[in-house]
Amino acid sequence: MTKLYDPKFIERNIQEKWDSSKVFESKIDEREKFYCLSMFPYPSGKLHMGHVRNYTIGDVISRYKRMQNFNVFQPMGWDAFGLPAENAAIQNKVNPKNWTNQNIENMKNQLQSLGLSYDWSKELRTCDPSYYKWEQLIFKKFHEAGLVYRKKSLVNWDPVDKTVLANEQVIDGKGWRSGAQVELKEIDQWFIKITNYADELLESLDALDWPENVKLMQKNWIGKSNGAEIKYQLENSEKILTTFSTRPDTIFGVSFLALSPNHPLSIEIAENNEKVKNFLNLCKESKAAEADMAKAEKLGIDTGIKVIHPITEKKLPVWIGNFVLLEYGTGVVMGVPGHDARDYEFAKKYDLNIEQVIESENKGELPILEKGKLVNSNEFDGMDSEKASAEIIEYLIKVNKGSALTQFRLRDWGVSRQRYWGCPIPVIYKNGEPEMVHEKDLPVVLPELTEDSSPRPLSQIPDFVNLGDNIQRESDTFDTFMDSSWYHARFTSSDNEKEIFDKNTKYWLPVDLYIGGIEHAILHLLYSRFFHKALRDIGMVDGDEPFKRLLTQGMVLKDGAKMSKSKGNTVDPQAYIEKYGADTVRLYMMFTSPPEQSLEWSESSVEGASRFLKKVWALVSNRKFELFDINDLQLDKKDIELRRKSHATLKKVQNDYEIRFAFNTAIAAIMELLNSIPESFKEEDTSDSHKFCLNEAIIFILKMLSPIAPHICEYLWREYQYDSQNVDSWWPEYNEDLLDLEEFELIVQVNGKVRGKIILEKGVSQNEIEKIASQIENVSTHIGGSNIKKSIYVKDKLINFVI
RNA sequence: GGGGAUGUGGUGGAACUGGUAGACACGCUUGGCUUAGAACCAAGUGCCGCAAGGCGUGGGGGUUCGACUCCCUCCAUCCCUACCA
Repeated sequence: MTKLYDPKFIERNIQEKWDSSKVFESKIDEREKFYCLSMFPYPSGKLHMGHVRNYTIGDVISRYKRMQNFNVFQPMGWDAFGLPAENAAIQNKVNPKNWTNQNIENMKNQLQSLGLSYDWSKELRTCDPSYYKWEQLIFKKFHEAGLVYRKKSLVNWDPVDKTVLANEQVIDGKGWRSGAQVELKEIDQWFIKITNYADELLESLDALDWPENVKLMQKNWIGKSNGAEIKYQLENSEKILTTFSTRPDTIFGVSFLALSPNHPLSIEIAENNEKVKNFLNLCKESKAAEADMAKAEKLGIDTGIKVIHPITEKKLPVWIGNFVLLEYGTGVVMGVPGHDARDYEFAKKYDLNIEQVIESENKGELPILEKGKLVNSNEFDGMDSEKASAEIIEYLIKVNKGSALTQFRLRDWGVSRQRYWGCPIPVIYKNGEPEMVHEKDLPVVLPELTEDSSPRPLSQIPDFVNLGDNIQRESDTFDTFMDSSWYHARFTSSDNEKEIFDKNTKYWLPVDLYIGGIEHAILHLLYSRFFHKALRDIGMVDGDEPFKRLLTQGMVLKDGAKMSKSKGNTVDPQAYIEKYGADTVRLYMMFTSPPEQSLEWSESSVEGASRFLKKVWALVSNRKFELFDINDLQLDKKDIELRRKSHATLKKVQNDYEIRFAFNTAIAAIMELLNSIPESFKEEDTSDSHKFCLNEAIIFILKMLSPIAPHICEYLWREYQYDSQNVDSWWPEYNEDLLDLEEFELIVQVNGKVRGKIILEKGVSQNEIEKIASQIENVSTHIGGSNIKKSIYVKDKLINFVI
């Protein structure tokens, strides 16, 4: 009588053994290292399905690599600063620190119940002074390296709550709590010169083993474009407006200039012009997010001012447009309605001149966006766009009205946040002049809150800010992307209180495989890459890139939508772990979709995963390994077939784990192997050769499945008693010689459609194949009396008769 | 608005290099076991059709002996868009 599969008991039992033996703690040794990192979570309270998926993928690969004798480092920690803690603190009248720590405790328990093979001895949390002390030091070093500066920049301002709002806190232009109309407000903030690294961030993408779509997104985000800086002189004034354009070939089609509402000239004009002033006020009512700006109706106002075209010397009107960004280019665009969709729309709306200066073979109607031949452009007529651009730039240089310029879309990184729950920026102001806090005075520790007081921005905590006569502490905190831009490096030395990085950092970096959600494809990954390069240049880390290989997992969806609290479609992983066990949840997650794709949650499929583990249990439990010498055995056809299947499956699974990360097909292959074991092999009094082949299949199945369902495999491995090692201590080898088949199924097509199939020995000549295939009944009726024009033969696979 | 993906049975997905579309599962149907149910076992299951056969990978077009796969075009959904993480 077999015992029932009891995941709760097994998982507790096995996890206790892992804990007491500290098997997952890593130290430098002689083996090849493998640093496997999953994006650390924000401690929001409970693990969600996205986490479970992410961390299972990382764990499967870590366990597989460990079986391949790699020295694996897989740490876990907490991205613990951020907005949700402040919101929860205000809502529930709790301290953000206590709230966060409580969440971490809960989530850590959940992670442990999943049986993830983390080295918990290196756990870190970004809200600990022992972590952010070093972040403050990095900022200071970046400052010394000339990468830090101060600049005015726009924020969403809630005039009622008197706070700065994040984009997600602005709903339909109103503050989410106060409901007040949000305003754009300019304030002084700290910036880091990521643009100094724009070219390198772009160039070194090529060599990365990252998904092509992520590299492409980063490339487009950095947005290097070659163009020209073109100067327009104001009429009756010495003043000059400089524009940037990627299409200097269209310069004869310019019919207006458009200024950003935040451009100094716009503000100057507004001082004496009521209409312009009202327009600028209207622009302030929008939201800072780019997506909202782009969706908003394109509005403009004529300033009445004119500029002189640098070549034709025609007078052009200067407008202010709500769609012009001050941060990109020069904050002035030259409007070419004939050859730019947005300018066209704008010109139509305000009845501005539209001129054609480019001719295209494919399209007659304006706007023509593609490049072509110039028309209506004086001496440049007839040139193609490329040549004309070069010559026009040359002309502009000659007359001192412009030059060639390479521009990046990438902007410098504003790191100031006007909040409480973040890393304090280590700066002191003496008579308004900023000074970096001295290294020996770090960390600047976040002031404690009393239990019941709501968090306030640091600026409203006088004890923290006021240090004496005309001496004040900086009251902004860092963007939380700062915290997550270097944690991958600190993990290697997180137990070192004396140094930021040490010899372990040298050994473990770079991260060999980084796993996380596709939603981080641009910001987090770009900031981390920048940090790594900047840290390299100040001598703190080695290498050019932090993450050698990247795996971006898709979202976990329910009813086609991202699981989220606001949609009320979340599924709590804990309930499933308790009901079915961690192995089932892990198996389900890996089986349901390939990692890069989104995963649609389905309750009934979980049941299926559980069923499979029960089958594995039924096959192995209460069975003991028996030793045979293969030379004493006579293998029959079924034996050979099962051996072939076992070895072929091992080869496929290895490829799926290693190269493709296709865990779903690996599992399907293991299922197939299990299903293919004949019933007669499982009987107690079966032949020795059957027992031998069954034994091999069982060993392979437990080994192959153990990265995904480690508890049940470890437990069964111990019971089976093949050897006294743990199931994850070695990986079996397949025998290539066993894989070949003597026969194959020939597919016979007529005009590309399958009309017959026949089993043949391998290596038959094409002539013979043609003869045999054309005689198959259904094939010969389809050929009928027609001549075979030609036949295409794919060796040992397919023949196609074309008639 | 811009950038990046995705689209295959009732459902999740497979088809890795242009060569059998639907592996492996879920669900469903029928039968067995059972007092009954659950669980389990066996058979079947893309659609239309009694069958022969025809149709079929979001829609339309193209390249090819052959297209889920390559090209063009249109549609739908999702992610990112610099202060959510």
